[in-house]
Amino acid sequence: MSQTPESTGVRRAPTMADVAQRAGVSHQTVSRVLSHHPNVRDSTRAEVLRAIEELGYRRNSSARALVTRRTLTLGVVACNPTLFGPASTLFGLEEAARDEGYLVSAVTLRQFTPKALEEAIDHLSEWGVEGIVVIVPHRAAVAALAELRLPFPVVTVEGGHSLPIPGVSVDQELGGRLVTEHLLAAGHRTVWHVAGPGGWLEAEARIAGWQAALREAGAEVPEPLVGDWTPLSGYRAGQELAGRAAAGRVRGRGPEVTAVFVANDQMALGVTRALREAGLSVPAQVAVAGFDDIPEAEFFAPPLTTVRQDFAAVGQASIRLLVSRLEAATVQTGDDERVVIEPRLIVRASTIRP
Amino acid sequence: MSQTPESTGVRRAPTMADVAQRAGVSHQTVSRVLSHHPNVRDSTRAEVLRAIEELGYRRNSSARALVTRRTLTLGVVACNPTLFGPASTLFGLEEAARDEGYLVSAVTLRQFTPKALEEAIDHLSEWGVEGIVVIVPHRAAVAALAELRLPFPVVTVEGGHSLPIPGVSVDQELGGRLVTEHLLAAGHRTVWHVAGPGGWLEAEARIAGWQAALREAGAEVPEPLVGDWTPLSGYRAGQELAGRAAAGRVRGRGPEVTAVFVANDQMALGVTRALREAGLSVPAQVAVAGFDDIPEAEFFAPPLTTVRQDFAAVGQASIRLLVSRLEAATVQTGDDERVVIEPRLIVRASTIRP
DNA sequence: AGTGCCATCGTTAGCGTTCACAGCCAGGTC
DNA sequence: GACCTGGCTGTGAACGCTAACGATGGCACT
Repeated sequence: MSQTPESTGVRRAPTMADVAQRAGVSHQTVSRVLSHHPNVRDSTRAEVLRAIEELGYRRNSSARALVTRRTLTLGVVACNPTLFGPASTLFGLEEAARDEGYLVSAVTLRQFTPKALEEAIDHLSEWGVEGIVVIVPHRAAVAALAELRLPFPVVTVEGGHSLPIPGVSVDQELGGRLVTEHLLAAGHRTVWHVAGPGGWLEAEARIAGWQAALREAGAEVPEPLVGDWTPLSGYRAGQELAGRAAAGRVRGRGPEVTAVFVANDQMALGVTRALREAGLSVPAQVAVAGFDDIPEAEFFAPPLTTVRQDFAAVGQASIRLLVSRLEAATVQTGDDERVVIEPRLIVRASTIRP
Repeated sequence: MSQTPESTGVRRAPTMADVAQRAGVSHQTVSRVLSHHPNVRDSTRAEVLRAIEELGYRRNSSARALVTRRTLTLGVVACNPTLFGPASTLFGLEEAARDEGYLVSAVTLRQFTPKALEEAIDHLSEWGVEGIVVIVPHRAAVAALAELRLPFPVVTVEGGHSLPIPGVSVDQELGGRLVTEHLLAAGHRTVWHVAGPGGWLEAEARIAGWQAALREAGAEVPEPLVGDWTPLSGYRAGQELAGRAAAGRVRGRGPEVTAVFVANDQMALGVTRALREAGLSVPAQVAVAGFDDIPEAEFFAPPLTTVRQDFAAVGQASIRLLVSRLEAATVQTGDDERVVIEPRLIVRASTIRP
């Protein structure tokens, strides 16, 4: 054997021509075998496959991408990827993309600013992604996105439906409504709300659902408190609520606090803790409900009533949307632009009076 | 102007030649401008940049990769990316990679099997990654990895140090030791342990640290219970422990249960809940400690003593390791193969007797 | 004035693949 | 036997970029 790749110093990856030579065919035939073209005799196909095996040949993706003009790569821009929701979405999304034959590259934003978003997208398009999914549910993000006019399709997750950008989202408003109605049905006069930070579309939609449910029931609508999704901010809001609960209606600071709908489970944890510390028992004196149904929620003390979102489905749907846009090419269906997924209320002990 | 791209139907992305023509230079000069080559006159550089701007030109990454033989892409294989730890690592890793000028593509494993791991790696190498980080802290995963003999460098995260694969990890054994010593110092005769699932290196290292601390203190070493990282499995283990606590030493089922070291925070939540339900108060009757310091831990009831791992640092270190291996090329330093990061004990109410 | 150097720029040749096209040979039809 | 058809295979030309080298002209130094 004259093959002593070690001796040559630089061992170069085998190319299609190498395989062709070894199999005694042309490089084009090798290409045909690789792309499962039918018109190849079985015997030569076998020969080629053997050569591929022996050389450990792998198709060069760059060369392929160059000529086909397809990188088969999708980009994702995500914002708080350590949170359960975004992480789960990313997970489902990646799996779906892989099934469709795409690779996904993610860029994470430490904190959302229009500039950071643009840089992230820039970074991705520098590598030739064919499309991107943006999981930055911020009002300004979607607005910035609409401005950008990118040369590839974009799909948002929880990006709201006010702008003409295709996207998928959970019906957050319905979620807020479900929780609120559940609490009202349990006999509470009204329901307080600890909201997510301003500008976050999910936060706003949950507020809207909560308000709508209260109005429809003719209940008083208290001023919502505002957190930033973290347990700590929930804790602070909980302290505030505990103060009001103690004061009652006396000082005219809104209705009595007997039920709280918190915009996510982490903050609900903080709220519960603060209420407890203030001597208020949950759920006996104050009912607390969250949103997301993180794995821990079931084991909180007490187990947390919450709204479950099918994050995996969201991820899958976003990929379907993006891929359909990619494959369609010229054909602009333009109809399946919005996917809305229904959330589900999960009732647990935190809202059930003993 | 004869430029009517709309009229041609297919608007093709502008190429370097287009820019060159518009700027009145050769494509090579455009290339030089793009790669910040010094020997370009300022005036022509400006001209080229203007043409680039006007045409909205972007370098074709595939063509570039083809000729430079560098895709500037790194792959990651992760296992439970919805968990706080892996998600945080991924996050830090991506950021570090971006700073180094790389794009990272992640593939997630729903569940670890050697086959799934191999497929994931296959998928990545199909796209021409230059190296990969494997965040699958399973004994069999690292073993399978060592077998594979891949044509690009691999770095493990929490992959243990028994095999000759470079990797970075937190000193889990030290973590287990710190918790155990803390509990012993608080006056507990011994410490029980709820471990992670078998085969997981982190679980094993934490067991080792726990055992070592007990032995050194001359304390009895109970049989560890085994969970699977989920709150539910912790709950089950907690029920088991509660049963033993009630039985005391009577039935000879091991030492008294007054302190439990749980291998992660989620399971610790389940354990605490089960103990509470059984009428045992935490920490008055049983002290509970966890591992990871997830954001919720501080707000558990009671706030959880735990071990904080700097996941972001882990991610960064893994990228440094990988990139150094990539840039080094022929130079085999071979020394900086292992990075160990020290964890930190965070003491909270769950282990402090009132 | 001749020489050399250096900054600046253009020309050419690949990188490894797919696509379009053209050949070839067997088998069927008239 | 001439012709066509269709399965199978090879040849050449892109794809858009960078690397290597060559050409040019201005400047300083001999």
